[in-house]
Formats: sequence, C-alpha cells, structure tokens
Amino acid sequence: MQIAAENRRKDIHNSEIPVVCIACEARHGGVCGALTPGQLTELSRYATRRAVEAGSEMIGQGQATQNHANIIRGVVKLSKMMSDGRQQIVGLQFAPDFMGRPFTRESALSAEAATDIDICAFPHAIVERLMAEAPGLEHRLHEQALKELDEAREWLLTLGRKTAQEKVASFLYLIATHVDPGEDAANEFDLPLSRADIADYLGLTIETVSRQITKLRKDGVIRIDNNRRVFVPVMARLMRYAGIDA
Amino acid sequence: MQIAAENRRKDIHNSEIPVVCIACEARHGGVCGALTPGQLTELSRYATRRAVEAGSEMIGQGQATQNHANIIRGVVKLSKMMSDGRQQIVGLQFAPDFMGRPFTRESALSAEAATDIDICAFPHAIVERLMAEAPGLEHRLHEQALKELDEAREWLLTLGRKTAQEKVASFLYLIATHVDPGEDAANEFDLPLSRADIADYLGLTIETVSRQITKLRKDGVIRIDNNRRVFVPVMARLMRYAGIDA
DNA sequence: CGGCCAATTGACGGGCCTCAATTCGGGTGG
DNA sequence: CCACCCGAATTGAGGCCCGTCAATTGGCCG
Repeated sequence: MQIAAENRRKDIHNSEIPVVCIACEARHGGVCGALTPGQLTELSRYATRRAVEAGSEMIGQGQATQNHANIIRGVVKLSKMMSDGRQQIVGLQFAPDFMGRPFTRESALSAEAATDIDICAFPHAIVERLMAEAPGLEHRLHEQALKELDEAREWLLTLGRKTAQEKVASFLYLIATHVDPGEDAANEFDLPLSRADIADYLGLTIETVSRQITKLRKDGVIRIDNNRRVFVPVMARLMRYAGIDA
Repeated sequence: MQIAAENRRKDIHNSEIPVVCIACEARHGGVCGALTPGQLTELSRYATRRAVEAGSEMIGQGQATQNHANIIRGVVKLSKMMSDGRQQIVGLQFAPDFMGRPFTRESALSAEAATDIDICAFPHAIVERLMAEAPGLEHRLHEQALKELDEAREWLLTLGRKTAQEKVASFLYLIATHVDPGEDAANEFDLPLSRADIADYLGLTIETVSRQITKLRKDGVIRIDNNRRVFVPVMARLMRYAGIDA
C-alpha cells in the first residue's frame, strides 16, 4: 500500500523509472509494484518483451522453465494432461498476472497462450535475487498464490457439484469478471477461449458446451455475435443460472 | 534448510526451546521451523493447545476467523457449500499443516475436523507480527500455499476428467501418500473420512463411492477390514486404477 | 440382544458422452 | 464480388455411466 503510494509520487517526475515500464500495468496490479525504481531498473535490464500468438505452447508439462514472466496482454491457460490424452485446464491467467512458479524450475503444468499475448520475461536468477532484497516482492507473489488457490477451490466446487448448465454459466460469469481488471463484471466481452478450451476447462465435451450455450441463448440469458462476442443483459440472471447467490 | 539445521543443533542443548514445542512435529515440517528459539518462545506464550473431536465444525463459511493454528494430529477437511446444500470438499489438511489464511480474517471456506484432532492455535496478531520480523515465516507460508495450489490443481484434473473408478482409486492413493508424512506411500492405513466425506471430496454420491470400493476389493486391488482399514498389496496397481502413470 | 447409523446392494431413470451429419464463419483466389 | 474451402460450431440420435430412490446388511455400543 505504502509502496504503491510511493510509486505514484515518483510518477510525477519519473525519470528514474525505466522507459519500458512507464506505461506498464504490471507496475500497478502486478508484481513490479512491489519494487523500488532502482530495483525496477535492475529488473528491466534483463527483461525482454515478447509477443506470443494464440495457440502456441509456452511451457510443456514436466519441462524445465527458462524464466518467469508478467502477462502484459491476453489470456494464458494452464493445463494438465493424462497419459491417454484426457486434458483439463486448471487455471486461467489474465494480465497483469505473474507467470511461473517461484522456487521451482520444473513445471508440472503446460502453459499455452489462449489468445494473442504480450509478456515481459525475466530469468529466474534475477527474480530470486530481488526477492531476497525486497521482502515486498515475495509478499506480492504470496498473495497471488493465495488468490489462485481461492480460484482453484472455487472451481473445484464447479467441477465437482454443478450441472453442465451451471458450469457453462459459471464460466461466462468468470470471464465477465476477469476480462476487464478494473470493473466488477462486464456486460459485453469477447470469449478468450474456443469451445474446445471451454470444454477442457469445465470437464465437459465440446458438444455439451455448445448445447448449453444454445440453451442460454434461447432462454435470453445471453446474446452472441460471431460465436465470440457475448452480451449479458442481466448479470444477476446469469449468476442465478450459474448457481451463485446474489 | 539452514534454519532447520540450526534448529537441529539447538536440540542438543535445547533449554531455550519452549517445553510445549520440544516434541512438536510442527517445528520440523511446519511453520514453526522458520522461527528462532526466541521467536518460538514469544509465539508459545500466546499459543493454546486444543483437542477437537471428529465432526465438529471449526470455522464456518463466511465467518470471521479467530486465530490461526497448526494441526498437530489428525485430518481437517475444507469445504464449500452452495445455497441449496450441495457440498464439495476443496482440500484436506494433515499434520503439521498450517491452518487459516494469512492476511484475511474472513474465511470463504468451512473447516471441519474429519478425525479427532489436536491443534495449536494462536491469534492473528502475533502471527502477523512474527511474519514482519522473520521473513522466513512468510516464505514458509508461501511454500505451503504453493503446495496446496498444486494439490488443488491435481484435484481439478481428477474431478474434471476421471471416471468414478479412477476418482476413488485416486483418493485412496492420496490418503496412502499423506497419512504418514515421512514415507512415500503406505501400504496399510485407516481412512480418515467417512463414505459421505469421500463422496463430497470426489464429487460423487455415497452409493457410487461404495460401489467402486466394492469393485476395487473384488478386483483384488485393495483389501478392507472394518470399513476403515485399507491394505494395498501392490501400490502400482492402485496407481494404474487411478489413472496415474508409473 | 436390540437399536441405530453407516455402508452396501439393487432397480431404474436421466444427464452427459459418443458418433455422425450439417451449418456457420472467415479467409483465399478466381 | 462471389465461389470455394476448411476448421469450428451446432444439431441430432443413441447408449452408457452415474445419480436417485429404496431395501438390506453390517458394525458398534448400550
């Protein structure tokens, strides 16, 4: 809190802040907000911006990770696969989330760009060094881990106990609340995932997802343009379909 | 790592370590291992040991938490409930796990003793103060959060993509690997959960759980005495039934 | 031995999966 | 500008796994 305020002050005469970081949202909601201008400069020296196009795998399951990264734009899906090919998406990450597991160099998950994305990547070593220097950085990462844990547990309830209809409505509600980091829940948004991805996230098949979306349309809960753009006239109604109480 | 080694040395002439803590396992695998003898003394001043019997609710969903606690003995189940009564267990905690969410005073979960348990409870304030003093403490909590996140994600795969048979086998394997903190996977153990709890953990009904257990028995994968004690002749076979590769 | 709750077993129905055909949408080349 | 193509999405028919409801068995304690 105090650190954020300090950064805001510095913005007024921000000659100290690295150029690439000035307009970066990761400095506010993201982990970089825990760093002093000096540390930010140090980090930016080793950081590389990169664009990744939708569908390309960034890290494979069981593969050694090269670096950590901040998501600047877009959505990343984290998934696990069984040896026979069955797949489950176990997490979605939105800007400005931090990607990559602290203290571990091997990923138990695969990470794939769900949409076109921009990331800001940096080597493990620098992150770990900064973590030792700035306790606020570990705190920030700790908080993100707790947030992801909450989301994972919420999703356990969805996968374990909800019907297909409720699952799909829950998914739409989740996207509505996450696409725009500022707002509560957007009434209009683009789906960042294909039907196949949605199915993998919900533990359903493509066909079931499609049928339930059709039903939501026919019930007037949502409207859809071009298979991607979704309108939600009354958010409370979607929530009721999702099994979420007011 | 170094801290653990330091504590081990101190054990040789451990007059500084609080009496209640000397035999406590939380000092090794648990969070107390991150504290110096002095900090441990400080913590123990406010800590209270308590026994809780199986089935009693410790914290309700949406309720304000009074304190944090270490689990000394037994198993605690964390669950979420929907307004219509559907329930899902979203996590199990074994000794010497830390219970209670850092930085938040309100619980989004309910915690219930699955077995008779012993806990060592301490008020929020003291934990937060020690966290500010000892960065190692937050690091320890961070690591536990990451461990729980891994487990939650593993379980998402189980709930989303596995069959009832695989789910039950996965549950038995999970228990086998967690009851005894030291070993890899115990070949013989008591189930800490009732069939109803197992069903709530797996997103199934009691009847389906029962049928699948029966099938595992008939297939010779497990043997059961008194509905609670489980024997696993060949662990690899259980794993195969669980959809886990070698 | 008898009562009580937990667990098992059985019969049946429904929700979601499987397999297959059709439609839609977006991009390309004529 | 339209015809064509190809993958994505939708729609349909049928079957199976697991949920539901009900009856029975088993274990534990008085």
